[in-house]
Amino acid sequence: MENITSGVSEIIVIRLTTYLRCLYIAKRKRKNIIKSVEIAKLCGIKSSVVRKDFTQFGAFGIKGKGYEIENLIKKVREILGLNTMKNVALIGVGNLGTALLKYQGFFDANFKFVGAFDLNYQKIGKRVNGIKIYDIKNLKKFIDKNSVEIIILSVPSAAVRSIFKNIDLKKVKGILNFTSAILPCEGKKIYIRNIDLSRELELISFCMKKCLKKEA
Amino acid sequence: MENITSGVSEIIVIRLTTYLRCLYIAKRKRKNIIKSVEIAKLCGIKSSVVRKDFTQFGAFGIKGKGYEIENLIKKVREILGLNTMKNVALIGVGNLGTALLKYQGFFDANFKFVGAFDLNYQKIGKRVNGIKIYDIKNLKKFIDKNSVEIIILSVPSAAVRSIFKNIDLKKVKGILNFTSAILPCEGKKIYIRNIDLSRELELISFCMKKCLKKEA
DNA sequence: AGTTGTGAATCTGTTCACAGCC
DNA sequence: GGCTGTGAACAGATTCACAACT
Repeated sequence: MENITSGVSEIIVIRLTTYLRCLYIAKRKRKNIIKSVEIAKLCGIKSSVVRKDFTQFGAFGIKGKGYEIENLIKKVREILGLNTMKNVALIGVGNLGTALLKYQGFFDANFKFVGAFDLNYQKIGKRVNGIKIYDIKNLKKFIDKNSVEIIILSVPSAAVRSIFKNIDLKKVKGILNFTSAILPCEGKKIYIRNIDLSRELELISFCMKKCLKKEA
Repeated sequence: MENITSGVSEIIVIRLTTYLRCLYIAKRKRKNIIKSVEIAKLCGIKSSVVRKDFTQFGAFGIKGKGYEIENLIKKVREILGLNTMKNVALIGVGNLGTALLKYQGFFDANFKFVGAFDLNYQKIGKRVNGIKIYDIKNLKKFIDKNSVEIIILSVPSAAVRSIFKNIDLKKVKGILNFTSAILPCEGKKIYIRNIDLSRELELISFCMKKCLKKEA
């Protein structure tokens, strides 16, 4: 389990997260075994891709039968690192930020909000879904004290630059960036995942016109 | 301009949307010309990729100088289809839905909300950011009458199945899906873009551990 | 009989290096 | 001189076909 994950490309991990959705669906239907063909159909890809992806991490299947769902879920969650708790801080408690604080999925993925931050004095001190909102001035100290590993950025893009002065980038390992800003983390060992609505809209605008080769 | 876009892979279009962000930034700095190396650095990729991507749609650059920013923005917006208005309906006016209705980016991309839908009677009839909330029962008729091309789904995943009975899939060309559900549009000529928070979290969980080969 | 796991072949995307042009 | 545009080489991902196994 040491370097089993090294050399795995992001594209495979993205698919793993999709497979996990399928497995949850299958489990809810009280199935015990699922075939690579079934997973593939649900995801809209070829079954050989599904099989090859899993073999990157070991041989989880039973030849002639398929994959034991409960076991496969366990394995995939292990691979994705979903069994260890991760401390998260949210920055920017607007509409989107509020929606995120209330989102159940964070709990399922073992993400724990330890605090939210904003610069609006009306909001500071209040709680959303039990999570306290702090003054953004205290962010740096907070990250240090509470071993925050992940930051979620849901502020206006224009605010990003000044916020980054307050982040101790040594402790933070991942950023989920909902702004359109390109984050100044070059060269740092931080994994950034950009979720840019504007870009998604532009993409859908183009792709509506033409049916493209691939699906994400 | 007819079949110039056919045969272009999604990955290139995704990068185009990133380039557009860079071009806006450069424009704000009152620059007139930008080099492929500069765009590449901002996006964290090789300059040859940038150049090759643009040549898929024509030769926009000036040899020995670079790309004229204003012109390139115009071209890229044209390619992405951002100059034509698209009618959008939002389904599910929760926290996320509300955030989306207020989001400025839709305006920039020429997306026009013509209506929002919910099943909560407390919400029906009210307005968010000027957009009226209708009873979800009237969705099908509404799509027909108002030539809705794009649907944005921000409902609980469990609600997806029943909603899909109310969508006239012949008219709809694109769906922006914020649920974890795998949408039942197989075989239809609809472009679906999934923005699944749960999956993003799982991905960040894995990638934090290991620095992967690629960035999205 | 039926499905996984996998090497080999194919396809797609990236990098390199430089000719062509301003 | 300097940057774009591009063919050729390379790397990576997907598909195919089937051997291995239950």
